[in-house]
Amino acid sequence: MRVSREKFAENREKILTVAGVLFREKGFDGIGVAEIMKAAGMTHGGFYGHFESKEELALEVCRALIEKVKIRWNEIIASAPERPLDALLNHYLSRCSVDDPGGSCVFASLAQEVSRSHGAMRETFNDGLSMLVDILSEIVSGKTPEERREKGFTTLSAMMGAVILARAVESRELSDSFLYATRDALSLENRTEG
Amino acid sequence: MRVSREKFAENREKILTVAGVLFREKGFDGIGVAEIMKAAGMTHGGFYGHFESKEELALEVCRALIEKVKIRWNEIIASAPERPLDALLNHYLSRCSVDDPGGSCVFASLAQEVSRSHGAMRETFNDGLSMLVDILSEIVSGKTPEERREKGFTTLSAMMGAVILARAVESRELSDSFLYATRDALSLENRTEG
DNA sequence: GCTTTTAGATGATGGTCATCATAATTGTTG
DNA sequence: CAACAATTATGATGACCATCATCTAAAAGC
Repeated sequence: MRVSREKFAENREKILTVAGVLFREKGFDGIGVAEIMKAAGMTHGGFYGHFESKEELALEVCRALIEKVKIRWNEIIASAPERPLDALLNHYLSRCSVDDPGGSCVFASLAQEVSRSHGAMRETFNDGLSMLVDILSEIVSGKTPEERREKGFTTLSAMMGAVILARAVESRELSDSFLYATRDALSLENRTEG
Repeated sequence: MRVSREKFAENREKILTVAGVLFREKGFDGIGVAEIMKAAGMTHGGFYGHFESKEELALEVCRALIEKVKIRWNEIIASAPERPLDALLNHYLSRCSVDDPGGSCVFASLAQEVSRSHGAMRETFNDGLSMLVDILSEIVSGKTPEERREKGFTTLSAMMGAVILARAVESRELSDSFLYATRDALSLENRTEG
């Protein structure tokens, strides 16, 4: 059943999109090629016409998702020039992040699995996290560039940690506390007026 | 080949210990019953004389590891009555935590996988994280109990996030930055003298 | 010392997985 | 319009997985 050139590219995008959601929801090991293809509306045999392996798919998905995080963060920052960090915190440390992992930050879903891996995937995550630190360094408060860069690391750690823990607990109250206590604290310690 | 009652209990403990290391190193999905038993010096068939299922093993392992974290944290706190939080931060935010996941905090290794699960395991993690917040609330700075409790959530988020991200990056420099920037910032913001 | 009990080894089962060879079908090209 | 090229579907393969029935040999109890 051959499809048109256009439809082929469309199918490839569909696989990438669907895999992006499923990987974030269930982890790399938690979802198989067959189920990804089924969710994309194809059978699993067709997969290897699009990608060399599951690993290559995972790598392409992550590269795309990291790029997407970069774009979204920059958009949010640009949309709130007076308080860019607050805008970012409100977006990142929200119930939406916690309740919809399939549509949220790739790091908050897959960092631990990637930390157990080696090779291209690890490097991709390394560069992605480095980029987020760079972005944060420009919007946090601090007297010197060194101080702001340090704050970039601490802010990212707190953001990721809060979402990860907010997802790991069953109690809504605990979950909210991780989220909002961290959001308020990070917001407060970055008021330039002190 | 029957073994003595004593040896039986010993073997069970050995399985729990070995599984604790391997689960933390490779994740629940990253290691099989056969490999766990092999590492414990037995064949995989014997496993089911000790545990009902892999899931039950994982649950018992996590309960034990959480209890162990609680004991270790309390020991560290008791051993440094003048600066308990600094002692804890020095222990938790260290290269040892990053480089030896098999011997470190169960939450820093398995939180994301557990957050995708349901039932007893999730509840166990919920209660464990709640306990860590309680411990932290008593050693952080803050004027009111409510303030200190909030700070318990933010401190735990930052600690976990820092270790998880320090593990996810390839670059030693980045890894150290997550670790030590977070350690220094948390230490500083909890000096009672301000 | 004999019998009973039981821990662990062996090997099998059914399921799932990633991967791939081949077939069927349809767009593309001449 | 016809031959070709290419993409998806089908089905198979081999590896691995958790689980379990069966067998064995040794400990426990009399």
